[in-house]
Amino acid sequence: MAEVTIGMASKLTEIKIPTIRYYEEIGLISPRARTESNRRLYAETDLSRLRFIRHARELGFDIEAIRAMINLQAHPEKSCSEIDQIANKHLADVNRRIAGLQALKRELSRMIEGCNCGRIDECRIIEVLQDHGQCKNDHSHMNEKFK
Amino acid sequence: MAEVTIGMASKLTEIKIPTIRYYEEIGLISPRARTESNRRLYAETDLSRLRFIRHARELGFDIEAIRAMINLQAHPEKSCSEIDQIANKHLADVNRRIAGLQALKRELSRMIEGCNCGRIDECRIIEVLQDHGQCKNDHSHMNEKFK
DNA sequence: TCTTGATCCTCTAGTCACTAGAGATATTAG
DNA sequence: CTAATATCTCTAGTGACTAGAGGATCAAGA
Repeated sequence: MAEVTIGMASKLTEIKIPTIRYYEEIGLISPRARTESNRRLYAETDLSRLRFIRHARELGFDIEAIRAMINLQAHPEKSCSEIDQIANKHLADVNRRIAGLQALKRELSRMIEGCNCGRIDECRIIEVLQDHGQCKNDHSHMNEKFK
Repeated sequence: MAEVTIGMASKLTEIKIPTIRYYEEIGLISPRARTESNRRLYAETDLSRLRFIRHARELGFDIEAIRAMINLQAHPEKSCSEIDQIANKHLADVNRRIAGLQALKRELSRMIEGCNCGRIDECRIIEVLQDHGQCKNDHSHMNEKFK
């Protein structure tokens, strides 16, 4: 199969054109072949890497984790335990996020239940938000990831 | 109680100093009283609003939702159904995020289980990430919030 | 062959919700 | 009086893109 332009690569991988260029800029894909008129050309291996990046991003891996995995792929003879570690770390993170969101859901539900849609000056939602003491769940442990 | 400086306000509300200034910049808290030497002074009502903002942020409301709620608080005679609506919209969003993360968790788990930590060139994690076809869960519906 | 429209290029700036740092001034404790 | 701490404003950086300007190139139809 011949090489394709960025527009075609975008269609095939479902990654937007500026995003593909961005991935190149930050070094996730190595400098491309170009046409005489300086247009990027992508081969099947490039598309494959782009799909890898896209799927990993969809699964919530951050760019640095993806970069690490790509670097590891450059040494196929090594053990894949490092990749396994990255995936496990990410799974743990996902589990923490789920737990955080579920606590959040409970609190939101309780807050909404308490609201009988009267006047704002007797609104339970505002009350709860204003007075942290009314909050039964301690989510001070929550970090950015949960929010 | 007397008015306090930004450092004290920061301690009392557990919001970092630059963040308080940022909230002022974007108009979440109205222009402060200042000392003769131009230092910000916060009264109890200001602290109350800061706590409201902090708690709402912790619960994942975005700045615009918080701004809307603050504007509604300025009209305490109105019905609080709008606030209820904001909270319900947010709850629905939280539910979607939980569902997305749970799908993600299933996929990550399956991926990790399949990995027997051999050589990278036979790593199931990389395989799965490279070939979307192997993925049983369709998470194309997932938006940024889930990632 | 000319022209039109689609595609591509690079570069800069904007998004969100902060966070960090520079350099200057002011207050407080000893 | 001095030194340490707290505050001020302003600018720039974060992550992972997204949007737009302004210009070059390509493919297809007249």
